[in-house]
Amino acid sequence: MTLPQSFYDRDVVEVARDLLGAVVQRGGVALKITEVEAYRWPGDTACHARAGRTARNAALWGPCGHAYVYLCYGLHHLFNIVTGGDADAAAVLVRACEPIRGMATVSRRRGGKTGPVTLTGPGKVAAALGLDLTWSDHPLYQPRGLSIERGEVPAGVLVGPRVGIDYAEPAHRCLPWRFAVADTAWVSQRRSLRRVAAPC
DNA sequence: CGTCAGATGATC
DNA sequence: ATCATCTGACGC
Repeated sequence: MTLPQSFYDRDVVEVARDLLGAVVQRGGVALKITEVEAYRWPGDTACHARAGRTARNAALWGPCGHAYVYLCYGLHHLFNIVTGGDADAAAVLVRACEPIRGMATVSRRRGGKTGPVTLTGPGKVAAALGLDLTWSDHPLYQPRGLSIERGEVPAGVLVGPRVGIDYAEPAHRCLPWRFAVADTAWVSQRRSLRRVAAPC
């Protein structure tokens, strides 16, 4: 069952945690979400919306339940899910997934590399889904194109600080807004994750 | 195990 | 100039 738009109309941190275990679907490829991060503006200088609305981050300010895709370091597309109302700008970054279906397609999109298919790291997730900038703003609450389906709630959850946001204010750098499924191999940067949110 | 630099391009 | 990354190279 596709998650309804109302699922995303809540605080981004709550939605991020609840997205663990959900399944992203595009064509024959299905990936279980195993690691996410929450970003929110106002109140979080790690968020892309910190400098206001721009052409690049327009989807962030749009309706919840839509995708926000952007290019990072000129190389990697990163897949985010917009949450909350139109007044604020918040999104969940999908950092890691466990492949469920469509392994052949995923391998091909990864450049036909041999060996284990690891989807740990946000660039790899978007690549496995074949996403580019044209997918930004795509609604995810309709079972067509790109969508998110309800999945199993994970038994345990890991919490920790977000990755790669050294430019943010110190108070925001250590917010425990990264969540991951416990007891799975499909997590990036495991070292900084704890079962309980670390005090800042 | 760790750290580090290079690739690469839209954005401000 | 900056950047929500990945990979391969090299040192311990």
